[in-house]
Amino acid sequence: MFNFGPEMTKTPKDSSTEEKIKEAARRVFMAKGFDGCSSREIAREAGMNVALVNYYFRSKSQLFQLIFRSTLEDFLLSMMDIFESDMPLENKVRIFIEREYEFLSRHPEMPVFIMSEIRREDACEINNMNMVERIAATGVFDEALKAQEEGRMRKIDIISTMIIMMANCQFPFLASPLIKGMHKLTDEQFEQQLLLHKQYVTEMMMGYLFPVKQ
Amino acid sequence: MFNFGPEMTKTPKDSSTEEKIKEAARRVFMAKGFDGCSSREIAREAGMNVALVNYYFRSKSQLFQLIFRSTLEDFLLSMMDIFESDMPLENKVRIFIEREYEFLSRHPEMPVFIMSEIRREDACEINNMNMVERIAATGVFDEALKAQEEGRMRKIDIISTMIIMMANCQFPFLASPLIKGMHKLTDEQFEQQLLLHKQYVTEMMMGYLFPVKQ
DNA sequence: GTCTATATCGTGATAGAC
DNA sequence: GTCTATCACGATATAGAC
Repeated sequence: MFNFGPEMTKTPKDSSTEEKIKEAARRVFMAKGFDGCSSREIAREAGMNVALVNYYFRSKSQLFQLIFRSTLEDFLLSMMDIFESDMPLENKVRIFIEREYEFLSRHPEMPVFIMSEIRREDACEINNMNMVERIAATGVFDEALKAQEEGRMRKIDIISTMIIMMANCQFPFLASPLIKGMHKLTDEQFEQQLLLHKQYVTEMMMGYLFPVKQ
Repeated sequence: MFNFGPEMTKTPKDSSTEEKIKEAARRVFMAKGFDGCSSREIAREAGMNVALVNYYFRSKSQLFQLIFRSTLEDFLLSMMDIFESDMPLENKVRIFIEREYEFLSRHPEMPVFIMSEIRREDACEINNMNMVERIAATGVFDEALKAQEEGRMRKIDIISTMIIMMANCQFPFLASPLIKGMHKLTDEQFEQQLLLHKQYVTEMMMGYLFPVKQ
């Protein structure tokens, strides 16, 4: 047989029981929330049984913490990767919006999962993730400060700027059932509306953050 | 004794057992969601016992439907009342933002309650509430169309306009634990940030929706 | 590692006394 | 209307066979 290195003694990630349970848990937790599902349901979704869930993760709560933490990490990374490139700040913001819509279209349930489950005490690990510090490390905040000093960018504190950008990208996904219900939109109509909305908020935020001189 | 009219044969709303349970249910459902609490917990919060909850409301699910529906109604009314006055559209939008922040400061958990619980099948009654029709009946959409024809307002479809306004007002409340966690804000710091943010989004939305001529 | 069987508990809902 | 007692069920978690 082949001799794998020590890091390969575990079975490959995709096919292992542990990984199957983790992926099932991700789907089920994301769709129904911690309180809305049972360990048995996760086991069934993974094609396993309850005992295995607790064998690998000790408890439903610990499994949840694992999933929640990694989801928060994905969420953060989706926002960060664009900042590390070396294009002008204006382009970064524009492409941030583009990427964020693209990412959320692939994970439309993620924002509401995070916003509601973050209220659990299981999930108060945000404080240890150094999210802002890691974004700061990309240098994008410094760029913003510089752009503000140079008069290219409006003088707004970084927290407000982040809230504005997150709000206009994430809200349509957070509120999609409400929006569909209020306006009686089909799924296709809603997707069309999303595209339109992305254009408007891009125009609005770019115009506000980077006002043209008169 | 006094002779109350037939509509007064029921005990006064505030003190009746039925009303106490309803108010307790509102608090508990809002804080923990349908799946996150039990009938017994609601009964305890009301100073009653489980049997009474089911005596008055037949089931946890029916009680929830009642609460959810009335919450959605409050939520809608909070957005509507300002539109019925007869001030210029620009002022209506400006004051809408002001009122919305004020309302949500008093009910900060309402947006996340609605956005997450609306996904339940218990709660798919939005379609029967005619929310948009009722807002349309205030005439505010017609005003917007007129303002757009007169060139005072940017030409944006009404759905996108509503999403933009809701997003920038509601998101800070939806995401408050995330924002506090990311930036390590105390409650007081967060409230200060809210005030600041309200000013920015007012400026941003007013500038975008009602651009000044050159 | 994986299974079945089980212990223990809390849930929603109701029956029946008062 | 209000209570206690109870039923039937499903939950989490674990013990122990293989």
